[in-house]
Amino acid sequence: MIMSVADSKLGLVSPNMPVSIHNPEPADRKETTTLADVAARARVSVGTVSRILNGKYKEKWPSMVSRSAKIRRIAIKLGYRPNTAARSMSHGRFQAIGFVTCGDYEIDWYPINGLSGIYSVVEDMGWRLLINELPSAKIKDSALLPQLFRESAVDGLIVNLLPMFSRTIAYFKKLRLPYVLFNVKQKQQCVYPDDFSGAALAVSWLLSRDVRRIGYFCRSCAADIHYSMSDRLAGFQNAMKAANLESHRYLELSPSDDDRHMDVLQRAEFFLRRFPDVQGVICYESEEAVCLTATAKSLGIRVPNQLKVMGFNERVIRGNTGLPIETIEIPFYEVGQQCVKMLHSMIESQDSELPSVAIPYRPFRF
Amino acid sequence: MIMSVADSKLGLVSPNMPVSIHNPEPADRKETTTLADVAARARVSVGTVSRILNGKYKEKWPSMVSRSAKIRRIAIKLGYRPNTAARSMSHGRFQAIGFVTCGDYEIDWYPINGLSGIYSVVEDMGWRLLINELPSAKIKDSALLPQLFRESAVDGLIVNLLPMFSRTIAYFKKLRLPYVLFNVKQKQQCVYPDDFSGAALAVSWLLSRDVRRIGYFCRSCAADIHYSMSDRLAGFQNAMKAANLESHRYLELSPSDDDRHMDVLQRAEFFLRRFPDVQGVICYESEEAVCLTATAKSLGIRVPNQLKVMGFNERVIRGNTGLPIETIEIPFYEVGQQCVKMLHSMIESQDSELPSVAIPYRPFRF
DNA sequence: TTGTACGCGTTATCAG
DNA sequence: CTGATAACGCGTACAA
Repeated sequence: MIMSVADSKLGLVSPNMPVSIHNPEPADRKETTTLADVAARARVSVGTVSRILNGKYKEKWPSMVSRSAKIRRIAIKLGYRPNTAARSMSHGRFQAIGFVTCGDYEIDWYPINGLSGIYSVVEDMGWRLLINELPSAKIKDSALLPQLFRESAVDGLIVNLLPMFSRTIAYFKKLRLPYVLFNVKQKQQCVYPDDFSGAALAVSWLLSRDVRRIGYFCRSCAADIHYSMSDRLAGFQNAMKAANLESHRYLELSPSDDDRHMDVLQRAEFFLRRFPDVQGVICYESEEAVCLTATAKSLGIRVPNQLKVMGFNERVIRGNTGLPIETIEIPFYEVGQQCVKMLHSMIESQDSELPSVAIPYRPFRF
Repeated sequence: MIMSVADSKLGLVSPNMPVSIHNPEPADRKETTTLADVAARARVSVGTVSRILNGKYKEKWPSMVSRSAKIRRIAIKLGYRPNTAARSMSHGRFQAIGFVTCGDYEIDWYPINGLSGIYSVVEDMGWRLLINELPSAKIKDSALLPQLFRESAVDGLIVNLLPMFSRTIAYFKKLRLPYVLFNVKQKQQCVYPDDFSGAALAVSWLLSRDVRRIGYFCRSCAADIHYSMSDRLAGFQNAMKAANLESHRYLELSPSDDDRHMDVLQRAEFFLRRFPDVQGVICYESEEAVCLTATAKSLGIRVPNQLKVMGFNERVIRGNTGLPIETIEIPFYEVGQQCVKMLHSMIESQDSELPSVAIPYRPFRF
């Protein structure tokens, strides 16, 4: 069997197949299957294959159906996978969005659940998700700008930056790129967990367990780093007042100089000695919950019998530590999903100013 | 001033500019600046602009230099950003890699530092980084495959999957896509932290502090989930023996049924009561370190004066908790960097089998 | 329904 | 050094 040059270019030559010396294999032999390869194999035009693979036919009569199936089979057999770049060119859109973080060491953070939620909707849309860092130091000099901002590669951005990076965020407006803020609470273009009612939910769970002397425990005191620091406390206080219960069992957010040097364990002991009658504690995060549980144990308080400990966290705490801590799971997954939905509608409608969305916490199993 | 149709298409019409009724603005007016726009503005050809912007000229004589500068200025003024998709088409490569995780809830995990290290090298290469989930349930049915695998969009993959996902990993070979395994210890195509010598490094730090009765504390016992579980213990034992010290101060990895029901705090107390003379403990992770510190405190042992606690972690523990715990920082950043380097060389050389690389821990400040 | 031919934006080649 | 022009792979309008 003699292969023609044309056949060879169409990828019909298997890697191990001997080739005539008169038809030397070019060094840059094609590795990927294209639409043309499938078309040649099926003896139809590229247009036909494209339309079939994209379901643009009505496929009314059976002969069309079977032939479509045959071509699809060929495409699979040849391992055809559409080239995303070519699609982007043709479609006029990248069908991709970028997730932007600051990338600064020891500062950068995002919940994996959140990224997963973002991904789930992006995937459903048939789009792609790029991840990107934009250190605050680099936005001043345009020569230093990261690839994503020097080139155009996405249709929109989901931005994971604390309010302290407002200068960076302001920069996006000049880019003319639609963007949504992740886990930030502001008037517009934000999606964030509704920590205020999340705390209320925790209170009502404790109430359902006949726990009435409830406290709130928070490690740190920098109130303006993230809105959740104040919202969780406020939500706790509000829910307690609504239930006609005392809401004073918490340490001040602005500590005295003495307090400032306490580590979490010392602070936990301080808390438990100051409110010895407390029956349930809502903790800002799992770290506080673990330390409080440990300290309670060292003071002879049994958890969860005498003291119920709850902690906000992006994952179930118990699974890792085996400790009897009730997790108040932050709905980051849904936050991520909503971010993409909002961003997508901004991209479609060219609308650049949308009201923010607070994502409710998932209901507890009471 | 009358704008011609040509001018309009070249983007010289500002959004607010009135347009003649004989030249109706098309609905899908161009928003992005292209090479042609810059070329028209500078009255040169697109080729010239492309070459200047890509630095393909030697720029020997001054007139060339100044004109290049002028064109660069125009490009900036017009907000020109090269279209990545077009570049990919032309270059024949996507200049992008994908980071793959399983995406399974409560199982999926990766260190943000690692992703950051990956990004840093990708950025230096001028490439892009896509993130992608491949749930094990979806690889069976090709119709369910995620976008990244249905289409071709990257030149290689960095895979973050535990050994338990070996079926998924096997699938990549069929894809003909180069891939590297992140944080997995196998013979080939892996990059992982050298936990064995990491533990030794921790031992030598304690020795430098005149701590000689050293123990190792680990929460969990599932030895085959991740290589670090056995390697850290083995590294500890080996280093102790090399220093002629006792290496028996640790709890068995395979616990009895009684032990199995202990949470971390109970296990920590068990450990400290069993080895009451221990002066320093190396913990598998920060969680153990926190719980051990709390338990020590409850038993009247002062940390770090009487007992030095160290813990492996991807970030400095002290920064978050304020606790006196010495972090053994896992070099995930460097692991990520090395992954990209290895992957890139695989892409360049078409070589599909490279020996694995163990990344050393960073030296301690003694 | 089918094939052809063009456009998408960029880079590379090849004459001037 | 410069300007035309041909790829790159895909979608699609248009003509058959």
